[in-house]
Amino acid sequence: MTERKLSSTNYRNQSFLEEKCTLNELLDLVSKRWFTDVLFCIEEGHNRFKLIKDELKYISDTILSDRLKLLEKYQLITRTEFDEIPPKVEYALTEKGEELSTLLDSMCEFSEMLIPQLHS
Amino acid sequence: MTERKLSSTNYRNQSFLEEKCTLNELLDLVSKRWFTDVLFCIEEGHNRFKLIKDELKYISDTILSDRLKLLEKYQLITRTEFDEIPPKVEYALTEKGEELSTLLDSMCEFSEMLIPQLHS
DNA sequence: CAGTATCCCCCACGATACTG
DNA sequence: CAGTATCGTGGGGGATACTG
Repeated sequence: MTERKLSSTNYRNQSFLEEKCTLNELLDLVSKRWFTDVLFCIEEGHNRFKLIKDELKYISDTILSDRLKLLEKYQLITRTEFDEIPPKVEYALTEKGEELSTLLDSMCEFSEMLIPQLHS
Repeated sequence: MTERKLSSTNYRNQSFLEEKCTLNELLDLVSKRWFTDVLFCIEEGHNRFKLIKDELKYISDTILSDRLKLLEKYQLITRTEFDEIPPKVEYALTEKGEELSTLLDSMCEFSEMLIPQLHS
């Protein structure tokens, strides 16, 4: 087993803190509920809190807020605050965000091949 | 937003059951603890229950058993039972399993670019 | 408009014990 | 060797109420 792949295991067990999580950390991130939806939503131009909330109509404020923070923390989106009343904030994908979106598209394609037959 | 991407959202909210989950179902799957580790472990030739358990030394029987079942259910691995005493079972990746492993390699590479700076 | 603060619930995970 | 059965808990997720 390669070191690269082992590292993710070690991280999760806090056995070898020097090693970075990377893959598992990324998977934990993108598998959080609504995470990919918010990402795709911003990619398609819904660039404000309310616009995203309306588009993903069942998402809660709490979760949307959290997911936006995470996306920003990992530098997948930028957050631009305008000094206006009422408040105005705009979100946009970064290059890394675009790259992740592309990767998720591949995953999506694969999943469409893998999953459907199980539900038939 | 494309239908393809929306469908995952709808699935999770059980709003439109006709639509398949696919992406989110796949992400839920691969983000389960130890899932990718077991997949990679089998890919690298550790093809029996005990071999995997020894390689991933902190995994519990319960979880390993569950992950193997899931991998088999999604036809990512095959399970071959030999009629011997003591029992002997061998696991091997399918083509779909290999394909998923390749996809995860891309994700891993991306994660190594994305994550490390956050922990420094 | 763009969020925070609280409280609550459920289930994935894990530890332990057991079996054909 | 290759698992299953059972039980306990921690944290992610969601509903609701509130704020600058």
